[in-house]
Amino acid sequence: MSLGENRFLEEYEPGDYPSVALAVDLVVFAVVGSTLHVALVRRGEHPFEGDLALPGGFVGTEEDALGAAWRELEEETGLDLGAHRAHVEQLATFSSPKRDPRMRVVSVAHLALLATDGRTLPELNPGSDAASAHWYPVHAVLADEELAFDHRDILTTALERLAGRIEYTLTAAKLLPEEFALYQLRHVYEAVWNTAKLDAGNFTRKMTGALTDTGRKVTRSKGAPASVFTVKDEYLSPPMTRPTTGPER
Amino acid sequence: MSLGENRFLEEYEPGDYPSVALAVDLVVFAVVGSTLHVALVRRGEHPFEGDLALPGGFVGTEEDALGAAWRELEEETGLDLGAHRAHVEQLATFSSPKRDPRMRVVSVAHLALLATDGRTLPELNPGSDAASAHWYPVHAVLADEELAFDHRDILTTALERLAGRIEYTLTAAKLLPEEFALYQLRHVYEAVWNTAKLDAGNFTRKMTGALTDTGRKVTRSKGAPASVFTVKDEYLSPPMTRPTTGPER
DNA sequence: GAAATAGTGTCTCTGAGACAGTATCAG
DNA sequence: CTGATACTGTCTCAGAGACACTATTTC
Repeated sequence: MSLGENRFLEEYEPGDYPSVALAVDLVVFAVVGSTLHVALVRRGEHPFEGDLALPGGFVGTEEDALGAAWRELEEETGLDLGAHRAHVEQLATFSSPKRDPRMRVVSVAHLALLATDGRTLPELNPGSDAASAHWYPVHAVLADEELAFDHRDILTTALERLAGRIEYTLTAAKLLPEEFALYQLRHVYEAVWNTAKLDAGNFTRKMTGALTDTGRKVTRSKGAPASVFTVKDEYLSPPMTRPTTGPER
Repeated sequence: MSLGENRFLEEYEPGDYPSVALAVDLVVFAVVGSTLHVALVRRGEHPFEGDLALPGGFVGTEEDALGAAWRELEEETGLDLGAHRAHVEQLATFSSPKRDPRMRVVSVAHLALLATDGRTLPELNPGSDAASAHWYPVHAVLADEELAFDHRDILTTALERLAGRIEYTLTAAKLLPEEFALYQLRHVYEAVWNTAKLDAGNFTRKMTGALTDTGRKVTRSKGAPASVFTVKDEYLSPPMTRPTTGPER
C-alpha cells in the first residue's frame, strides 16, 4: 500500500489501525577529563525497577521528534540551555512491538552533546519530575550496569555513532566551548574512543588544518601555554583513523 | 517526563494523547550500467497529484519498522524476494507534524538495495495495488522532478547515506550478485557517486584486498576476461575517498 | 592485425606514526 | 634550577593517483 493513496482509511479495521505512542529517548553525552559521561535515570518503578534508563518523553501533537528532544533535554535534565552549548541530532528509531511491556511505544532516539570545559560536568537540576538524571561514565556503565528496556542498544548505537563520526568530522568540538585548546579536543577523542594512545604532536598537526588559531593562549597548571582555536572546517580530510591495537584504558 | 515512569497515562488528556500513524517509506535502489535507479510511484490522487512518490505503507501492530519495510518492499514492488538479493536498513525518521496534510503520519524511511547483474533492472510487478512502481534514474529525478510530501528530503538523505557508506564499507556489493567482477563493482561506485573518473587499475588494487578471488573468469563482449570475486571483508581500510573535483557526468 | 579490456608495474606525492628536539610555563 | 607541557622537525613507511605497459580476449 502506498502513502500515495488514501487507503489507510479504507483498508484498516479499527482495532488493526496502526496507531502508536511516539516518544524520544535521549543519549546525552558530556566529557570531563578523558572520560565520556552519559545522563541516566535510576528507575524506581516497575518495569525494570532499579535499572538505569535514558531520559525521554513523548512527542507532542504540534512538534516533531527533534523539537521534542530539545524540549525533553531541558525538562528532564533541568539544564539551562541558554548557558550551555548543545548539539542534538537524530540517532535511530526503535520500534520493536515489545520494547515496552506496557504498551506500544516507538522511540526516536537522539544524540545530544553538551559542551563542557572538560573540568566540570553540567549541573543536572531536578526538573519538575521526581526522578532526576545523574552523570555516569559510559564505558563503565556498558561494562557493569543493567539498562532498562532496549536502552543498552540505544546507548551502544549512540556511542558507535559518535566514535565513527569524529573520525571524519569535528563533531568532537561540540563537546567543548566554542574556543578550546588542542589538549581539550584530544581528551574528547580519548574519552570517546576509550584510548590513551593519541600522540599529542601528531594530533596537533592533523587538527590544525581544520581549525582557526585565535592567537590567544591559555596555560594549564603546568607546562607551556597552549593556543586557543575555533573550528574552521566541519570535515576532516583525510579522516582521522581510530587506533585499533594497543591498550585500552 | 521519563519513560522510566508510568506518567503518560496520567499526564496526557485524551485529545492531547500523542498517538500517531506509523509508516515506512522505501528508497529502493538498483544499478544498471553506471546509472543509479530508484523505484518511484507516480501519484494519481490528491495531494501532490502527478508528482513522484516513494513507495511505502503502514507498520502493523505485530511488526517493527524493519519488518514492515521488508513486507512493503515485496507488496509494493511485486518483487520476488526469493529471486533477488536485497538489503534493507533503517535510514531516518521523518516526523514533521505537517508532512502529510491529511493526518499525522510519522515515517521511518528505509534504504533498500537490490542486487542486479548491472544489465537489467529487476522487474517491478504491479502488486495488488493499482499504482505500481517504476524505475527512474536518481540523479535525473533529483534534478528535474517534483517529489511528493518530503520525499525529496528522504531521497537525498538516502543517496548521501549510500554515497558515504561505500567509502568505508563494501555496501556497494549489495547492489550486485554474490559473485561479481571488478568492473561491475566499479560501475556501482560510478553510479552512486555520479562520476566517471575512477581509474580501473587503482580501483582493482584498492578493492582486491577486501575480496576473495573465486579463481573463475568472465568475459565481456570485448577485452580480456575478468576475475570473479566475492566479498571477504565488510569494511575497507583505509577508506576509499570519493573524487571531489573533476567533471561530473 | 586492430580495438578493447583486465590487471600489474612504476613513479610521485601526501600524510600517518614514531619519536626526538626545542620553547615556554610553574614552582 | 627541574619538571611538565606545547608544538615542530625529521625520518620512515603505507598508500593514493597518474599513467605506462603487458596480456588476453573479440572481431
